[in-house]
Amino acid sequence: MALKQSGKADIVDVARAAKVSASTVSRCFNHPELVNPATRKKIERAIAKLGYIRNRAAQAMHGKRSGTIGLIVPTINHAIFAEVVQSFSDSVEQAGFTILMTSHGYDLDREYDVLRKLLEHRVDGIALIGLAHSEKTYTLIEQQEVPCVAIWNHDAASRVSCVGAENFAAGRMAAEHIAGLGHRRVGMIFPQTDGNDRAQGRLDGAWAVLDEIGVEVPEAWQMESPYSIAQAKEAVAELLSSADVPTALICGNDVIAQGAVYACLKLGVRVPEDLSVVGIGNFKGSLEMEPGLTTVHIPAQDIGRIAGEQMVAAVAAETSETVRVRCDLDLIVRETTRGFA
Amino acid sequence: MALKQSGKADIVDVARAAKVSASTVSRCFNHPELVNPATRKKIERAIAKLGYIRNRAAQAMHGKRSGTIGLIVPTINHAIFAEVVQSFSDSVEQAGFTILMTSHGYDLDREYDVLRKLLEHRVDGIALIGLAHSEKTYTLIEQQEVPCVAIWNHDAASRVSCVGAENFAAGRMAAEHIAGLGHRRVGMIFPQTDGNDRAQGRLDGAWAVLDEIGVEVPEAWQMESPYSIAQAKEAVAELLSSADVPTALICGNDVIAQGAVYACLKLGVRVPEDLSVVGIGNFKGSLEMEPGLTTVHIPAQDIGRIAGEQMVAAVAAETSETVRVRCDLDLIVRETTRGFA
DNA sequence: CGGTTTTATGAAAACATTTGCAATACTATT
DNA sequence: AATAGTATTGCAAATGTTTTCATAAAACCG
Repeated sequence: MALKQSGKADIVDVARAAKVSASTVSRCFNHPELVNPATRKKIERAIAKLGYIRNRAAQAMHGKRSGTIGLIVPTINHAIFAEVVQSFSDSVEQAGFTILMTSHGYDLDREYDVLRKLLEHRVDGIALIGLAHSEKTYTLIEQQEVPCVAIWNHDAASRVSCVGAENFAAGRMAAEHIAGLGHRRVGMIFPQTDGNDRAQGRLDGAWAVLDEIGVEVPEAWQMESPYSIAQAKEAVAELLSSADVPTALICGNDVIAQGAVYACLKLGVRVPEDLSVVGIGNFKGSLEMEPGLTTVHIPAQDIGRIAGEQMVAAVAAETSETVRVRCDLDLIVRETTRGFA
Repeated sequence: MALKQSGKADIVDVARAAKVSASTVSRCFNHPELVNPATRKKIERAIAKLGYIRNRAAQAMHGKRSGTIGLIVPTINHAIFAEVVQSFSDSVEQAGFTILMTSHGYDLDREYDVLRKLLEHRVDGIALIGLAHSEKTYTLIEQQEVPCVAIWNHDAASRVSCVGAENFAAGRMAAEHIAGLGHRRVGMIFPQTDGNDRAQGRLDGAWAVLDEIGVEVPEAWQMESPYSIAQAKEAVAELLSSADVPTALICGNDVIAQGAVYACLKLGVRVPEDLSVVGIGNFKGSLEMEPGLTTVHIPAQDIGRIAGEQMVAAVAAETSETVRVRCDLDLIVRETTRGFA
């Protein structure tokens, strides 16, 4: 009986090589204190020799944890998600979990499909971005009783646990800053709000402020732009080329704001002298750009980390109470806004 | 015998509910053409009613595919990886796989550990970034005979399949452009090259050109900066504040280049009149920034997609021949470089 | 209508592991 | 030295699914 060479060794091969039973090898991994140090050494040697790697799938069959956390994001290809995903993943990896990640490209039906897929893999928990999900998605999560945390938004009435900031408040903050500086001719440029509760919340928050103080925004100054510097730059350039131009611009996020500032640079519109620009997010790069972007800081790193901690706690606890953590926002005034007399 | 309500239904529960055997239910998933449409309907109804979700772990035990691809990245929190990861992941998801993703923070020992972990989960394939990995890592991959593709670098002598560009060539291209413009007073700013073969290759390529034409670079003009706009900005600002200043700057990547341009904007150094800046990567944002960044385009999206296709082909084929795909680079001249008389 | 194919289904073995229970060997106590 | 207790190990059952093989029912054909 020849030794198997390539990575096909299983637990009984190891057992044979170490001249013990499979149970003992198993115990060696899961309850090492129960096995004699001498035996353990033999087994470890056999494992190394055969290049044995235990099979998590077989463990998972015993109702044991799979050791994976499912993470569903709209896309990773955005600075902001990259940051939150990174800190979330660091946080859960520290507890020994691995991330199973999928993206759905802002399509809520696809979100449901990938969720099912993650559940097939018996993830120990599910993390989602935002709180806008289809009814099917929510029902499935509840029915499967899998620990779940929504990252990015806070809502006191959320259907699942959540860790994040209030987008409405973020929108308010940006608008209040602009209004407080005396601006009354205000433009807005936001991403599409369908299936994107983050953008929707921010937009509503901004409107709330403007309505309060009776500022009207002409149609032409209400712009929509995807999450893309290029497209935001283009949209804003068009606005700035028209005869009637606002004195301030509220942007749905920092990427759009960055595009707006570039449009100004290109057209020779001075920021902030001619146009004040405020973003939301405080992404990497917003600090360093010239001029430094005034923005509402969303603590992406904290959110990711806390969400991760919350996730492992929920998985460990087996209890399924809904936890909601609100992370604070900060207005960061840099060089792209200034008072309007 | 009460129906189980919550997600604990297994295949025999479904079988019972549909009054068939477990085998038939299984077939219904895996070889639907073999089961009578009427029976299939009954089964589907039972599945829906019980909220059954099949257990991938149990499937994986049968030597079947796990349906997951392991992806190991240094970090996702960088524009450039985000882009390549996104397109890789789209590409393999299209073929029905899910990504198991982990990061190691540029620590090759940790890379080995997470690789083991992915193998425990019986991933069907492994994707890595770059070709610089520890001996242990390579041995493990070979020994386990798991399909593997290295993303980002091309090397004709690579130990595993690879899809990417030649970083040496990228460095050459950037340097040739600068040299071709007549610059002889050249500074360089690159990331640390330990355990980062991408940066190393680019740096070597740039040096090759400079050596050929006999350009010497003073110590003070050879800078190191992490992948951070802020830190690059700072480093370059310091350089520009000294008495002796180069006329051109070769940057190891676009993020560093962006920091360099910002440093110039801040200090009133005109780009490109006073200083030419060239980057490598052509990240999102390099086109739109003002002035537009001259850079070497690395087709991240293509690389990710092709790597994904290569991965699923390798998993399907069972054959383990090493495939190497070289993706072409392009010099993109924008507004940050110009001739030096 | 009897034989032959085809189609549809079930029974049971197999997959790699964990774990409860039982058995054995060893140590301490009296 | 006998007893009780403890430390260590093995056996066998269990986990949820797939698959091979066998069987039964239906369809076809002359």
